[in-house]
Amino acid sequence: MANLIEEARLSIDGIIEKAYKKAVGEGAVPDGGLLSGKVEIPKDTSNGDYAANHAMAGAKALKLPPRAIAEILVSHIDLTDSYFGSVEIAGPGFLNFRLSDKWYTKVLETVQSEGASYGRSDEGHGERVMVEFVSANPTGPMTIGNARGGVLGDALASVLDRAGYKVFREFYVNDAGNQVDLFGKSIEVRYLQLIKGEDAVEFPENGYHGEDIRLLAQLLFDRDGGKYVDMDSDERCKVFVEFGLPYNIALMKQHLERYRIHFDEWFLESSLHDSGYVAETVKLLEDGGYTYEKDDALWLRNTEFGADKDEVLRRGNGFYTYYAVDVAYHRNKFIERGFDRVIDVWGADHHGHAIRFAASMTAPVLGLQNKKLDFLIMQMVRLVRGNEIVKVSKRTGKALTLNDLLDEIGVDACRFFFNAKPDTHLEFDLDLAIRQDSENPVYYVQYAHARICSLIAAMAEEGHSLPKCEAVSAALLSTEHERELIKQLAMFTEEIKIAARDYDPSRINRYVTELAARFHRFYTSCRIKEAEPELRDARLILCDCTEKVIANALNIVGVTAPEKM
RNA sequence: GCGCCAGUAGCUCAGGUGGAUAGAGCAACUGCCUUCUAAGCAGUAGGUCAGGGGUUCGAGUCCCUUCUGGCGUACCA
Repeated sequence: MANLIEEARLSIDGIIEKAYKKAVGEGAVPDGGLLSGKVEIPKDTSNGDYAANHAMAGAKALKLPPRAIAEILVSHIDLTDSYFGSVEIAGPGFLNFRLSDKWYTKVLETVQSEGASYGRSDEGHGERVMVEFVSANPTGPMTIGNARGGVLGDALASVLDRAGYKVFREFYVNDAGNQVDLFGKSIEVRYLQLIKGEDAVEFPENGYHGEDIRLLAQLLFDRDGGKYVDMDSDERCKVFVEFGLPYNIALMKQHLERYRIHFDEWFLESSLHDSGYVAETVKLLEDGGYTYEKDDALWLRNTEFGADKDEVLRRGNGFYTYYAVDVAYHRNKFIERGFDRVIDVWGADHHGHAIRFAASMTAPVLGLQNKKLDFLIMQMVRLVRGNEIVKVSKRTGKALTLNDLLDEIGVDACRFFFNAKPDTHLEFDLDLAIRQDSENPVYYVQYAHARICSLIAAMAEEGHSLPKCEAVSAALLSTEHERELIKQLAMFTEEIKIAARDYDPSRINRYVTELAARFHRFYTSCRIKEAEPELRDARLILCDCTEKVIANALNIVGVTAPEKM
């Protein structure tokens, strides 16, 4: 559970404070109270491994130029037994610290001893978090947009898990409402067309035009023949929905498993209706005085909670709107199931809803005062073919499905590609899809992993099996490439922490790509086989540590770490 | 109109709580395999960080404003 990047950073404050107090005691510098500053990692390593700006920040309070303060501090600093080997003054007054062998050795020891759990921390203190994602309508196959949302939600959940949260993955199944009615109607028409001919029954303009609907109609016909032809339409649609939804849901499960996404729960919207929970929740809002009636409908005074408009909870016909159901559903997550925090991964086409909805959820009667509801809004995937933009829509049936995509470019490339920053539009070029094979940086990372595995295997065959880590000192790993690689290994825990805090799992992609790059550089410049035994052993340990961290990182993203390529 | 997200190299994108000379991949060009995997490495070239103001020791990053693009603003979900 060690985060050595953070430990080293935090220790600098103490080192400087000690030096400052000592200087004050000697009268070398006036007592200006607490000397605070920031410690950061410079982009350019020629400025040290850590840079502290305490001397600049304290210039005003001490009434001394930054560089003068810096010189006094440095002359009083004691680095004995610290993680640092040296400190020097640079630029306008930065104190630049350089890490010591002790620190580098500790990194390797930590990775070795923690192994597959290296990278974990306890930032979350076991807080219970639900991540709800994909939640695609079960009225048709999942699309390329779900490919993005799926990876994002799954990787976010993994990152939160590593950061010490107790994570629950949920898929919300919209198995009720207008979309489902339309779904039933669409199957009905295809079924009747099958029997009476294509022109005998007109297909509804707003129906689901996809081939999958025809398939469902065909399956029904194959099973039961024409026995539904004379049935009452409402009853017939009900039968068709009861056949079609489970079929689609099973298919979604299968495709998501293939995509390496596993949900802890598939939560049915209908269960909220059946149990009366929606009605109960709306009643709560009514009793709280947050509603009014207008045009036969029941409205929520959402503007009272800061939203830009009110919302209909119950229509004139007595049915509840999706809005009311959503409120009930989220109340259920927090109150009935006790999650401390809920994160919904939604597409940008829902962001307006997210803002208004978040406002509604602050209604005191819902009792969510100490709960946290967050949204991860991801921008749309723009599908292009060459220069042409391809419009996707589930209703018109023109969408490229998730499963087709996996056939074409494979799970690893797909997961890596779609784990991109949520708030940028993603362009996906169908013409490039196949070429993703050779272009996708996922292979660059996997190659590094495979290189290490086969190297270690080859060395073992020659009798040089992996040495005990305690017998190795990082002092031997003194070239720039080796040090840079070890520093990147140490960064992993910190990187996960930030990714969890910012809800940005794509950081792991960038992290592991950089790790692979540093390994490739190291591998090219540092020989292992022909090195002196002690150096060879130290480098073998470094390789092994790198292998473990690459595997851990890829595991978060849901990408395999092959042993050979 | 109002709201949310974005605008950084030819293309796709990085640039945590403001820091030192703005980075990577792809594409282009030049080198490196009789030696642990060349799916690799080293190098060259490529920029008015959309435009304009402001805040300060310091702004790609914060504030204001204009422009451009995507999305939203349903008794659909």
